[in-house]
Amino acid sequence: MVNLNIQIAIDSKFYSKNPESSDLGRRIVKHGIELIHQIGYEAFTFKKLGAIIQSNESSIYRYFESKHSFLIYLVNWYWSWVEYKLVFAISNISSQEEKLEIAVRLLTEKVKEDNAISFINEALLHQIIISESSKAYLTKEVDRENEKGFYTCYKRVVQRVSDLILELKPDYKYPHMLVSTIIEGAHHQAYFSDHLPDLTDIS
Amino acid sequence: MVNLNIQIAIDSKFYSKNPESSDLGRRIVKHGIELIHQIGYEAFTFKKLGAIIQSNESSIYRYFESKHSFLIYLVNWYWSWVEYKLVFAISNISSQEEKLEIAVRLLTEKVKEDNAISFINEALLHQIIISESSKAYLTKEVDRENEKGFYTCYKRVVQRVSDLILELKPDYKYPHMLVSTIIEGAHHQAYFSDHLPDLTDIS
DNA sequence: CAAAAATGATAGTAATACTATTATATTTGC
DNA sequence: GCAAATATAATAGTATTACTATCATTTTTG
Repeated sequence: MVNLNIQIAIDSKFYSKNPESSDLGRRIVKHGIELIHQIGYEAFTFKKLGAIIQSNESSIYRYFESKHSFLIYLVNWYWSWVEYKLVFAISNISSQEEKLEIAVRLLTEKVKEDNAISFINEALLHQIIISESSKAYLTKEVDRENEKGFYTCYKRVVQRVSDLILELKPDYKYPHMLVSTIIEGAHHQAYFSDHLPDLTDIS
Repeated sequence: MVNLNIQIAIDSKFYSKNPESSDLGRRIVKHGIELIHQIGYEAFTFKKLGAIIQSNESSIYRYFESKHSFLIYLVNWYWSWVEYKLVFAISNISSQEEKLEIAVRLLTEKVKEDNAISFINEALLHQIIISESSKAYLTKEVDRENEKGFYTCYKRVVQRVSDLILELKPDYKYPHMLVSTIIEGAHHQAYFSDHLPDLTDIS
């Protein structure tokens, strides 16, 4: 993909102070991604991140109200980015079949390094989505957070691809199920391939 | 399913002291399941469980070395139980197609109350498997724990159903992938149906 | 019934996930 | 160029977590 210097617009409900608005904010996101990727979500703390970026725990809390909201921010950033790529990739394609094929490929293929947004390493973020993103919704607060729109970006991508399916087959009854299964399935198989190979057949 | 008073044999690596061997042990498992179901894995602690069963945190630690190992125990108990049901359900069935159909149904249908093992509520445990079991392997310790055999019971079920597929279609290249996708997919869709209905089409 | 085993009570530890307060930089508007 | 506003840093503090260690008490059993 070409370096277009685009900006992914993130809804203000996903942060206390917009991390894209300052150098510190961008460093939090950039090194936050790297640190979660490195030590995992459970071991990740704002204190450790503060030490790495030579800033302070309390300063990070001014951008994100909790470790959980930081994850939510990353997940929504990721799905906004995927949505952008999706819309871009299928625009000007006339065949509906081809649009769907492009969409499915985009949702399932490995994310390669991409420098469109300098402070976010999309390849690392994709790895985080695979191994950590389900922790964003597998909590006792799902329903409340869903009401607050914490998962809208993911849902929007699923909706878009469902619409592509319905264009081809208007009476198909399970488009959302198919799309979410393709996405989650691709993530699982990628994870299994790396860590639990007996649960898959790819390597 | 009939009350056969069977015992699911759990490998000793999944506990420090066998919880099935004492009244306290069985209470830990029984109320542990109920408590995780109620407040979720993150909020669950041995201290809270101790208060409920009128026992002590330190006593629970004599059965399970950590909260994580307790989850691992439950997950393995669940898959051993599923394996037992599976073997039982397809024995004496001559048609390979029917065997596979029974297996797939067993892996995807809702678990109803079952009193085969008095101190474990399988319906609650199934709910826990759906919403908490991925936390057992989505950690930075997966590889080490996989080597120690922490996920063998799940893998064994996947293997058994893969074998059924291969009996029907010996050259099929993705049996494990298919089976793990069916299982994880069924779990996801059940969870989405309850909490994130926009990601599915069932209710 | 004594010894062994199981359980309970208590205390302690380092870390976590924050909040609150105050001090010090840095930016900005005039 | 400077004061006011804003952003960041430093420090301290809190309740809770996920344990470990020790010792006392109860229960089991040979």
